[in-house]
Amino acid sequence: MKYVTIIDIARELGISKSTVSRALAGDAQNVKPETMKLVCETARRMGYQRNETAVNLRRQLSKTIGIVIPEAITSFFMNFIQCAQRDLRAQGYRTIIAVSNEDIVQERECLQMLEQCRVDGILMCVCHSEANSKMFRNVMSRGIPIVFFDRHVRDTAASQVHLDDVTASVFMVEKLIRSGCRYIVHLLGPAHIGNAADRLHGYREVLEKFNLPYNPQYVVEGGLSAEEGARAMERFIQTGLHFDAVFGFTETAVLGAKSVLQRMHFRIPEDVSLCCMSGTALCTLVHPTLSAAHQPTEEMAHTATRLLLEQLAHPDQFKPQTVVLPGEVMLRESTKPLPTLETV
Amino acid sequence: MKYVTIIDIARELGISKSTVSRALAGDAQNVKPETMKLVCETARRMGYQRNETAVNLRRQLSKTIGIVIPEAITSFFMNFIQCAQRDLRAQGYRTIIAVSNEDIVQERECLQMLEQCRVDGILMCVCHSEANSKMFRNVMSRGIPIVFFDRHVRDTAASQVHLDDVTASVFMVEKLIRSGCRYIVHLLGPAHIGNAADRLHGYREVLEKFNLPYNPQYVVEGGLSAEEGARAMERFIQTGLHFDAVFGFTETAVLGAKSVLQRMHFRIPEDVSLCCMSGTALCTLVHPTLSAAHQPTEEMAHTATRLLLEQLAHPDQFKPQTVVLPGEVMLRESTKPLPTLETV
DNA sequence: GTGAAAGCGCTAACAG
DNA sequence: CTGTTAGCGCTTTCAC
Repeated sequence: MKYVTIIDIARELGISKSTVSRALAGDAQNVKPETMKLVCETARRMGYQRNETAVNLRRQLSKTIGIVIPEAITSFFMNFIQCAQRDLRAQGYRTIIAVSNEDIVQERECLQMLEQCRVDGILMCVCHSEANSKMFRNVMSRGIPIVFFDRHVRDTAASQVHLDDVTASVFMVEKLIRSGCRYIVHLLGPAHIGNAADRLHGYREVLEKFNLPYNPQYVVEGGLSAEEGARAMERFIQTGLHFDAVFGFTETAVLGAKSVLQRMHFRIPEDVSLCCMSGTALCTLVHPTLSAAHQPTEEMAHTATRLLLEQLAHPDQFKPQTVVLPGEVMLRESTKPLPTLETV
Repeated sequence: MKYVTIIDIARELGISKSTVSRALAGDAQNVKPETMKLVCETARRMGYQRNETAVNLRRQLSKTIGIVIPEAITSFFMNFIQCAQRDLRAQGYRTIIAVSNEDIVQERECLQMLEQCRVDGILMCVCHSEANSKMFRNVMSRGIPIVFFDRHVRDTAASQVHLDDVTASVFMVEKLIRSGCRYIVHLLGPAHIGNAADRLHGYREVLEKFNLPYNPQYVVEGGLSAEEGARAMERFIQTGLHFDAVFGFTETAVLGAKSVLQRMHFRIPEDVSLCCMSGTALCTLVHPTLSAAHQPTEEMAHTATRLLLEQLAHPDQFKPQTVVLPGEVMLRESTKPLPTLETV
């Protein structure tokens, strides 16, 4: 229950705790090499473990970064966190993760919790493009930098990094068409998430390119959860319209749709291709002829942490920056070339 | 940059910081109701946010629980963390997540980091059943309780909670057989993870039950990563033996195997069923006729946190406990009944 | 009921 | 090079 402190070490060696502190900090300028060595050895021998809490209190910072994500089901955020953690730890930062569950109230609670832990900065994927923007501003005005990633945030002075959703969406839908699909249902994301509009935009763009008719009935509100996705799928099926593919905004929603199709005895994947984008990942949930998911998630994580660390290092000369990762990054890893198909 | 402190509030109101502290703590015994109200209102007005760091230093505890997981790709651990976080937050605990990346050295670093953050307790899924057991003992001797989950730990005085791996494995393999598979490759988990042996055991048990021959050539070391899984698959394919299903120890390894099969133009899923267990989840990665994954992960998370919280509350009367969640929990959610099949 | 004072473990400014 | 001192923000005796 009892930890060894620098005072214990000082007493043991008959020197002052300042010297111990300096030695342990590796301050070669101000500590005789032999003292240094002696202190470090004694510390090890006695099993000393620095009390981060005390250091943080004294230093008035926490060397901790908060990461807020909207859900923890999809592997995208997990990957993101892992990459970000690696980058941050390399700079001596710890991380604390908070999940908002796609709920703006919980999102506020997350932020408050992080402030109470006195995090030095925040990486955040919002669950609403504007709902909490006032609170974001408050947090930032207190000197805590925020970098938003993946989902767009309207009207903010913070840095952001997200994907070129239009291009990515174009790529995915084109892939469906080239593999023979013609009647593609789009499970539209909620309007309060900016990316949804862009992905719909990409969807329409491709239809146009291939001279396929755009029928609004094929675009249904798919929500964010598996339940909403399932309901959306059921709603669409009731229209009786023919379809051979589903392109969803969220992986979770598409998973919901999938369960409905299975329950209704659609012979997936022979009949229906299911795919979606999840963060920077293109997910083909079922159809085997579509190549596997591409995840340049690292790029997003690196960029986001870099922006945050830069801001942390030079808070004075900060200028908000919006980095749009090219949608083509996804193409880069595509193993098989797209089958040629005449643009009708 | 500047946070409001209790001293600021005290000054504002012309009272002592002790009273402010008591009022904010809701100590109705020692604070006049009106003072109480006044303080709380002023605090809110001034935007006061309690400095957790200071509280923790003073209280000599952190109200923080560390969670150590071996990887962050699979959704199992994400789900686990989310459930655990919910339970812990309800008791006023924060969580800090550390990933060992299936590496015993990194695992030690994780533990050390958590100790330096003075976590009050640890939930842990080990990456080796015994390698770091000495360190575990050290941590525990310092008064930090550990509860191990999912993966077995040999020779420990800590509480554990894991699945009945034999039964779960039996269920999964039986499912494969009942859906027509006969030649099932088993991507065996590494020997240093106790669960691997149990799952192999289940595999063999089912073969016996259905009077299918057990051929050791169908059992290949599948490792833990996608890369290892891929190599294992390639190795097996080179034997030229016929197979129609793959049952893997880890989801990651099976994902690796899947990529190989796709590259080699196996027509998944028509030809080969792929499945695995991941934590408490049964995953059918491709084959649609097998019902979707069942995730009684919550049960494991609840149990683990309960054990930890109990130990935290009554450290004196602690007795190590091993909870084995029944493998049948997985059957519970199975939607379709298993097709009947004569035991040959 | 309230205030004054001590101190959690550590760092950093200032003397020597 | 080393020691002394003064806090970081908060809780918690102990007086009054």
